[in-house]
Amino acid sequence: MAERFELLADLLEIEGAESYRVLAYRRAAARIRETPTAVAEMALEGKARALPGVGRTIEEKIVQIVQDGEIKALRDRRDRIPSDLIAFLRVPGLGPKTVRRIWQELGITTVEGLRQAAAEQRLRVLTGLGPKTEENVLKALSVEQAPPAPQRTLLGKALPAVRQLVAELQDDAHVDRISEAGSVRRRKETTRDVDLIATARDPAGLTARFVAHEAVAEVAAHGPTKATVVWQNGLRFDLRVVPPESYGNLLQHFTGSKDHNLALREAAVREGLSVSEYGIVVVETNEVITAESEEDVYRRLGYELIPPELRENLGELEAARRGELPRLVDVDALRGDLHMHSTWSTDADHSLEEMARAAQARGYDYVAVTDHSHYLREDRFRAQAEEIAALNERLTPFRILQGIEVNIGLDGSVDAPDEDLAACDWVIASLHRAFDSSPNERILAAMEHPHVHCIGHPTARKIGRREGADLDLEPLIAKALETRTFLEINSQPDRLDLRDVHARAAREAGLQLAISSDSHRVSELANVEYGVAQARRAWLGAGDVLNTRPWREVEALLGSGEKR
DNA sequence: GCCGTTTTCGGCCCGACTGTTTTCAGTCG
Repeated sequence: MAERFELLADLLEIEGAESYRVLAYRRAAARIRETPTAVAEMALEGKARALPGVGRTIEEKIVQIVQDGEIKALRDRRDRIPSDLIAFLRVPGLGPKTVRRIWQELGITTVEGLRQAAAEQRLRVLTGLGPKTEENVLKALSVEQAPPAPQRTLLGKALPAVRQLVAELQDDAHVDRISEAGSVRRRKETTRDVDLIATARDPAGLTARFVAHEAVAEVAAHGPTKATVVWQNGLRFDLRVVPPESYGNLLQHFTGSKDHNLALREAAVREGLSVSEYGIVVVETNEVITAESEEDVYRRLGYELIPPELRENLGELEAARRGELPRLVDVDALRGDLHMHSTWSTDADHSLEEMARAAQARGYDYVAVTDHSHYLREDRFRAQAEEIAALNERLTPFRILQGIEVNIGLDGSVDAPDEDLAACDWVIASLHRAFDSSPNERILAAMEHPHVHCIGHPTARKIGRREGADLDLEPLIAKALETRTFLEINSQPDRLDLRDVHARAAREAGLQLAISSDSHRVSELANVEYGVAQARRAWLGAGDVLNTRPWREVEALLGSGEKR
């Protein structure tokens, strides 16, 4: 649905529609994408317009999608406008106005036609287009045909990279203060480019130093206060520099998100204030208020400080206005890890003892070792139990819980004997195959199992590689509450499953979640940082996270009787 | 197209960089 509205926005833009109408469709698309409940059902009941950015017209168009399979306005325009024009928009530097002129004035309607026109220097006959534009078109279209479109970068790769670059530039003589910003600072699961901001006495000197970094493969833009580079490893970095007194304004501006800032500024305009990265201007008096910290920016605009992870215009501004933001969970609050593997699973690198000692060194009180069921057949299950018992005697008061990760079969059954499951402290059931075959029903059945405590990586997605199961979260959350089963936020950088909006829906329903590393080696225990980030984006406080509790309390939550 | 502690009409965030042009429109974030 969101994709259709985005396509409609693109086509309207090429047609030359008024920009705010286009913006309205884009906002609606974003809202639909971030709404965890079924928007189609809401629209049929006439309730979709309760969503911010969805009004009467867009609600009607949602109903058209449900009832007719397509939006009439979209079908009409698809007939009129050549489909390749959408691809033109993806060429850097070509926007809707230029694409429209290339189409209407030069009669070009295909990607190949565009490439040829650029090669034959026919684009420059249009005023405003010149040799450089033709060069950009040729470059974009030849690149596009070789490797696939540039992938978004996982947080697990972008965050360490930006931290290292910040540390490097921190020591540079030009730099006053420097920080990560943008979607990495908001800890989004993937990023398109990595943003940095800095203050400096000599901004031009700093951007020059930035584009001259040894790892830079390409300089995409370079001005005195702003530069964009592409590194040899494919990462795109953006640096923006302002004077020291505006550090708070700049950090706030460049952390985003765009939607958050848009809403923040619209609200400010209504109060006679104009907000930019340089400061807050009182329109009436032209007084400029600069802020050295983000907290000052938010306070001056009437909000409490909003943690970066919440800045998506999904209710945080209203909550901050009322002083009702949640106190978000942080990594230090975790008392244990409820999903990890040892060399009892052949896809893992470290022994039970190595994993346990590493967890203890992180300050945990307990871990559940949850090796895969197919590696613990027959007497291997008992042998592992003996090893755990022996280790527990030596490591006390640290505790290794005996766990297992079982597969959810096609019929919703799990693949380990009941007597083994009954002997476990903690049982995770996960989908590992056939994600398209009734995933909802299979998970619901697994939750009904008397010995299953948690559903691991519920959708089984792999970011950038596999969509994962198309789950209907509402009944799953309801069943989880009913059966005292928990859901996991899996911290592997390419899983982060449940994702933010789903985890938020679970929290709002009153369900606690486990933040687990799913480590297969010692180094991966630290991945819980990414799971915690996802939890923070989902508005979770420490109380919403199962493994912030001592094991004794977790155990009590598993219910009396059959789930024990 | 959406929305309302100035409005049911008339607004709608703000600034940097590029490529082109002689002062700016378009694009981008």
